[in-house]
Amino acid sequence: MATIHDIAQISGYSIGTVSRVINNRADVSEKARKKIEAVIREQGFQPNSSARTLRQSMSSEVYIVVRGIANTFLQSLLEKTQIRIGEHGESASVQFIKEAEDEVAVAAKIMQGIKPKGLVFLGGNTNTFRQTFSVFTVPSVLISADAESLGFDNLSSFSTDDRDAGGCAARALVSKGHRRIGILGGYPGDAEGEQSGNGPSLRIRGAVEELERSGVSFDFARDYEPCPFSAEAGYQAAKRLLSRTPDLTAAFAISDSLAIGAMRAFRDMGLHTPRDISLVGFDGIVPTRYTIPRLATIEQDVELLARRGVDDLLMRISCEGPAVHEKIPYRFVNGESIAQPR
Amino acid sequence: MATIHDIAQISGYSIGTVSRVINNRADVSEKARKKIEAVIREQGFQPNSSARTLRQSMSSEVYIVVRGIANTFLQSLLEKTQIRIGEHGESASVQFIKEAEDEVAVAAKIMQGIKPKGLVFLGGNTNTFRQTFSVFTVPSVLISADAESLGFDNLSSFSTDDRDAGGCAARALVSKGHRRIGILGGYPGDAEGEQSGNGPSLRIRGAVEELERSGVSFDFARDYEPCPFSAEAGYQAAKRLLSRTPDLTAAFAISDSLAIGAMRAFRDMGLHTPRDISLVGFDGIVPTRYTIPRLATIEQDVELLARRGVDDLLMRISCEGPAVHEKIPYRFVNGESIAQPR
DNA sequence: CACTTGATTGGAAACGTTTACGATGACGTT
DNA sequence: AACGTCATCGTAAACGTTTCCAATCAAGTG
Repeated sequence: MATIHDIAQISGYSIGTVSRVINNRADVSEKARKKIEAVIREQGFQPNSSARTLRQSMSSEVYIVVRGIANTFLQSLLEKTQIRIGEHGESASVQFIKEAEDEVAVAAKIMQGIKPKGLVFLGGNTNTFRQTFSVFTVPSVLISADAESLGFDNLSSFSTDDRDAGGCAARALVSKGHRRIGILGGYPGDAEGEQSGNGPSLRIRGAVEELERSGVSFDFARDYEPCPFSAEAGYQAAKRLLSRTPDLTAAFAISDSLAIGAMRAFRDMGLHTPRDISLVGFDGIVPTRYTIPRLATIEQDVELLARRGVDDLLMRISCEGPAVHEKIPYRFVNGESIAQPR
Repeated sequence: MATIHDIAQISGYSIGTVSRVINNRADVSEKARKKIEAVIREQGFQPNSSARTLRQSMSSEVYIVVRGIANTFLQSLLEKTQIRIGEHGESASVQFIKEAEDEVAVAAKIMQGIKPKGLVFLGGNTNTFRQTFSVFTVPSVLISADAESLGFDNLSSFSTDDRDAGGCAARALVSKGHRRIGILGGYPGDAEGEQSGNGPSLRIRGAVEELERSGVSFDFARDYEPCPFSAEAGYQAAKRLLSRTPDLTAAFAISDSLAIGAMRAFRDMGLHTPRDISLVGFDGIVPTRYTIPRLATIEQDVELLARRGVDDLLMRISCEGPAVHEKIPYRFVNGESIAQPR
């Protein structure tokens, strides 16, 4: 593997000049640039990123931290994020971390050692995030959760207006005439109305508020079933919910994965969607468009979330601007999973 | 951020000794170790990974290269791979790359700069892989494709016996009495019987061979529709296939994503699965367990693939053993998507 | 012509580690 | 008492860059 030293020797210039060519600075003669570039190409020279990072005490890479590796929505968000970073001509490495709190601390440690030039966080629980984020000093962005209340001035955030969107989901069911509506998913604390900025919690809050506005009664103890974010969890939770409260005519699953599991659970209990029970999901993940029946859902604009997030981050890396917090529009996508109650 | 220098100063030992403690070598007194470890904890010292990598001209990390970011099966494989690496107490970074050939070359460049201590490749087309892999010198493993024919002695591989499994899928349909069977997915070259070690291609070959053995006629021009690996592609391909060859009574989709798209396409054409057309998928991804009807599929043992792959890699990193090539068992999982032809 | 200016370049220090090597002292052996 | 062995530790070089500073030279200016 050729080093900058070899390139200097072969081209007849000093390593300083070669370095200037690599980082294409202005103070290099056209002649030297041409010559050195030729040698670099010919030798297949690739600057050693560790030496660079060490010297500048800052990596030239952005790191993406994904909290919840098996989450389909985050996977899709990650895809778009990677693509957008690529469009800027940058590259990014990815670190997946589990939901557990200590995992977050571990990731924080790693990041301190790596010294990325910027950080993208995808997903995660706002509460635990608050405590661990403080160790970071590089420009960062949190996508798909609102970080405004956290008050870090190097952390932007871009998210769907979950509260509003939760209301929209509820409205989709209420407007069809449903008065007995269940809610599936979320953290255990959500039933107690714990103050948290988490997207999922806000979805629930928004939905419940909409139900109240519409005069539909909702009782957490009876009509609500919290569970983690997976199809299997949705399956189990739906069974629990419906055996406890069999008179429900509709349900709002706060993520599509849950909805997919729930729909299957309904069927296994002999209920057909939407004939016997209506269902609306949240996220707009791809599989949603191919379920039978097609799932109605709140579609987050994953592409725009990723684009705004990445653009903001890279801008702040180069220009030192202030952090911003922005809501990205969502869209209700009707499917075949909502009908009038029988 | 404290450096090894600071730790040395504070603890009253030299940086050499501190370094020895960090890398827990034997030639350090118990007293020194205790003292230095205390200071490290107290200062929250985190060794600079770039300096380490630079000095040892080798990163302490394993890199995972995933070829095809939106592929659900690979996402699941990635999840298990990450988990297994974590179980070994190691950590890994992930690089996603697009399918295009030049992307692979780009990734190769990056990896040369980063100097990982090991490389895990997930997915990818064996043919283009052959040409770009040669630049790598570190121990590597290819999971979910067979690299035996490539003949690199630093590259192990662990994969499902796709040819056998393809036969199994075909048998599941034939044994129910189907004689008009279509195949969905794969690379355009597959119809010409191009010699390639790709898993998907082998699945098709195995299925066709099984059909021939059973005396079922199969004509690539009529009964086969290649397409990329996504639900949308499966949806489109299924429509093309069935409008061209409406007398099919069953189909084998060489990945579950394709099958999910295909099932929806059938429905949109007025066909019910399995009443009007049977379907079998491949991979055993999670959503498959929640479709309505539940999809019959060939389930790859993702967990074992990941485990064997990671274990082999880490073993070879520390012990310098020979590369191995191993087939991991698969399992036919029956669902509700196969019935007798009408 | 002496001097300033600007463009271009080379030299060397620095980034934070690891590690080969040598030094020190304690201890046992002859 | 002289010596060898062993455990422990400090010193300094090295890894491959970037960047500050100084040096050189050409060209313009008074």
